[in-house]
Amino acid sequence: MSDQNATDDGRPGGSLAHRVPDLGALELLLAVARLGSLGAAAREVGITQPAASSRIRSMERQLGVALVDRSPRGSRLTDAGALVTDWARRVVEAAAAFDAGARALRDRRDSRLRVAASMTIAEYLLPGWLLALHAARPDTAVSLLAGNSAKVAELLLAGEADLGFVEGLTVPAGLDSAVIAHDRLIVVTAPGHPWARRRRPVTTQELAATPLILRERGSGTRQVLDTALGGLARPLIELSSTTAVKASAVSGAGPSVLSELAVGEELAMRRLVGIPVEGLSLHRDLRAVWPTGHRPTGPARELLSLTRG
Amino acid sequence: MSDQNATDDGRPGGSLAHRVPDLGALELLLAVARLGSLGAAAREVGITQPAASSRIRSMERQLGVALVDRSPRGSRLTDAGALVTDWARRVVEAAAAFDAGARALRDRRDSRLRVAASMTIAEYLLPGWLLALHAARPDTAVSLLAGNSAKVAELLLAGEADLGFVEGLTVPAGLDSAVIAHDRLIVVTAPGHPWARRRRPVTTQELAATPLILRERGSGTRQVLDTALGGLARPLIELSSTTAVKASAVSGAGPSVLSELAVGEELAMRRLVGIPVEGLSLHRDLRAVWPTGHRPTGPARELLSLTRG
DNA sequence: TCAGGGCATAAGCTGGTCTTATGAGCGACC
DNA sequence: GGTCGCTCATAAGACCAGCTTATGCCCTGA
Repeated sequence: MSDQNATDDGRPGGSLAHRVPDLGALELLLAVARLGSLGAAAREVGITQPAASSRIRSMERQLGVALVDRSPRGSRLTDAGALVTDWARRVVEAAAAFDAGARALRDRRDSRLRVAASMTIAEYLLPGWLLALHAARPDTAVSLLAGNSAKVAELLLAGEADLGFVEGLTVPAGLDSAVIAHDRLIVVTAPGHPWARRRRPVTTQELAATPLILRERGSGTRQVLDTALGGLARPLIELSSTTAVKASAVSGAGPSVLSELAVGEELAMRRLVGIPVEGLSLHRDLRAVWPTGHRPTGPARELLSLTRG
Repeated sequence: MSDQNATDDGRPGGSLAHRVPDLGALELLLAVARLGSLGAAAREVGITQPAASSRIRSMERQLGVALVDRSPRGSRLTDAGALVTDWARRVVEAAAAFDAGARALRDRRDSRLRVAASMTIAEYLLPGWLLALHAARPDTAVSLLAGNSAKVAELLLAGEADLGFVEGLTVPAGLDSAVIAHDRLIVVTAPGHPWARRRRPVTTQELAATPLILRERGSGTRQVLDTALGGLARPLIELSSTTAVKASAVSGAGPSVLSELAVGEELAMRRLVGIPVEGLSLHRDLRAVWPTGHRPTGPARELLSLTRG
């Protein structure tokens, strides 16, 4: 049980969970950074001071880095501690988004705002919106149902959802809509791919002629791409989830075309590289939708206003 | 100990750590999603099948949502499970970045590549680069030292670092450099601010006339802004860390000007809104630097090539 | 019909994290 | 100068989550 298990996505052995402090410890660290005292941080997260002291200490031992300078009149972060705290904040924020999403997924019934959203939006945008809504109206219980555009329309028309979100080129019949954001499809490759190194943009013709890793025909993403290329997209592999497509692209199987929402993280981490394409606008609107005539009111209106730039 | 502690950044009470499964559970869920079987996932993360079964079950109980469909010939994610898994992936990725950073911070000496970086780069970009480097060259031990531009230059010239990264308008004397990326400063406000609602862009004059939440004079960010405005930036508050500035802006204290690197997450979560500004280019280069004449070789060259688009 | 892979359950162990109780350093204030 | 109030550290014991091993049932394919 040393580190004989290297996962196939290239991470080091020994499982992250054994090398990264747990969420409670990271939250405690953030509280210490903000409040300048172990005891005050302990009170905030609802534990005793000795527990906080011990937890911070074991986190320092685990990371092998001194994080806080203790003194009889308080504790301040070391330089390394400040850096670690910033990294920790990202983990905690991702966890908060997870929590907001999971909460909405759980509270299926009896919630004041029932949202139906397409997968891409539910995956990448909704948790953030829910966090913002929660910050503005802490007592609004939200429930979430995810599906494709047709399913969203069905739920709205059956009165089983109050507000919907869809991406795509058309608005389902019977629904009014408002554009809330724009999404762009991006051509991406692994950093090792020849396209990642060339200087001039790829041409539309080249893109149409190159086999690509794609979602299945009929998916929103594929639809936009096919339309933009004139139905010519040539699949290298067809996969049924955005995640699978990304994984395949990251592993270097070939170029892919994905929503900028989906690849933001990968681009930042340089697991994927965006390839400029000449003269091609792979653009789609993200829309909020509701039954014709029933303008959103109350919490639905609140959420809607949060989503508009 | 119910939920009488609402933290001042608006998160719900009861501590995330009690509502979000720990990293080990999330990793396990990702493995189940990828491998399609609890047993196989258990083997991958190095535990027994009953442990995996129990852990997934307790995660489902905790979240109140069924995540996997078990069958005598394997397990598949439910629809909700797929969504949860995608959210979980973000948490795990943030944790992986944390780990990569912490690792580099620990291995001060005896590492094959010693990197010195300015705070902004160390905070936002370096963990991703380190992950990419680790994927490409798993056995390269990297150490990290963070400081301002002068400190980076000093470390490089003293031979205590092999490669540096700085942001700012000038390159320290004695160093060669290559531009690896561009950073833009963005004017941001909380979503409730009047600027977030207006249609026409803010003018340079308006910006110069408005008190802003800013880093202290002398910081890289402030330097670029002052230069762009002609030394006119008017501070509403001056704070000494990017984090503090962000927190203040999010809480609605006023408009701020921050690196797009720093506010990416906040923009996505809609805790902040980007405000277009007319006729102002708040642009700065991010550079890799090394002692004049000593072109990076070996691991340093490898890392450098990963950072260039 | 039997082997094998899948999952679930039960019993027992271990380790990490909490608590309470206490001590010790430093500063402010009467 | 004592005393209060804040800080953090240490020690001893309770508790619980998660692990392991052992076992059984279900389904499929040879």
